[in-house]
Amino acid sequence: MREKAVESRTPLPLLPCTCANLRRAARAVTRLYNRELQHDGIEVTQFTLLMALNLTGEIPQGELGKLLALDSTSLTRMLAPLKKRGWVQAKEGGDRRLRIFGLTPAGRAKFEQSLPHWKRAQDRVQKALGEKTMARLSGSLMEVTRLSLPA
Amino acid sequence: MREKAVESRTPLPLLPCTCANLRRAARAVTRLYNRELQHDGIEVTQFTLLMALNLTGEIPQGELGKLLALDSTSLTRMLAPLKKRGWVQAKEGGDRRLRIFGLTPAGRAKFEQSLPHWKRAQDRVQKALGEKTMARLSGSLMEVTRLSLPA
DNA sequence: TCATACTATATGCATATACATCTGTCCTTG
DNA sequence: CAAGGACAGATGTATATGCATATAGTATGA
Repeated sequence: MREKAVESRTPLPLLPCTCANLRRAARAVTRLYNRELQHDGIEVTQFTLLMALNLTGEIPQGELGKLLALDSTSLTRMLAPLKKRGWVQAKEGGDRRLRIFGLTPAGRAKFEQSLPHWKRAQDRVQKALGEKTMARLSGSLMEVTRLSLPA
Repeated sequence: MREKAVESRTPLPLLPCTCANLRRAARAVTRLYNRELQHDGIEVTQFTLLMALNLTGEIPQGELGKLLALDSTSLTRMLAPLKKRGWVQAKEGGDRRLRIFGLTPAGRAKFEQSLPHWKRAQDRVQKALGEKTMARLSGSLMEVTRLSLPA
């Protein structure tokens, strides 16, 4: 018995709601990335935090929240396990209200260790969509994101 | 003191990870839609279920999950409050394993009542992005979604 | 410098979701 | 038709998030 030449899967209809399409895509793509990352014992959500901190360097919790369009109070809990695992640490600046987060050496190491697996997922998307479409998609995502941010 | 002519907000850097960009956009856009829908006492997640059922008519739970790229077992709980509110009902087909869901009249009414508020959010995105960009975005979202689905 | 308002984060509570596993059905084959 | 496996959905458990509210620290003006 050989492979069906034509994929029989239904064409997955577009929903009339942009929000629903976005959420659906986020769920599906999250699974794709997690399938790759699971070998590292980390999921894309936490990997994203490492990646963001690697990009920004030390940054206050609230700023990190703005960067990721994440409620800053949600970050309190999302960062906790990373702290416990020794991947990030918070230090105090002049303003004692601030939590200034940064990667530890162990965190940087973890990030670099997971990077190739993340890359496999990223490359797969890149290859399937093509560079031009990817660039446009990214641009549009940034645009809707900015547009949706609170005034 | 007059408005600043130029928005001072940082340009919200693009992240190097498509998954992170998608998730960030989904979070932000979800809030935009929820701000509109909150007057209806419904959130976009549940509204999406009503919309989907309105589109498909009666449909087994598993099929609905595929349509929304949602784990079918997650739907068990997401549909529960809608059942409790009398907006959807499950009936049994020939196969007693199946839960075949459909909108009740109350569910259809709720959907129609919320539609204008949903539309405000949808229009806002549409207007900001422009029709062409919207269409391309939707297409790309469908493509990444399909691409990410399990083999 | 105190009262007041504001800011950054923490906590309580709620929803959205995933995956592993259990249970009840159904189907396939000896 | 019984045994074994495939399927659909239910449940246990865990993470991701949001919003409302509580707290601690800062800034401001009388």
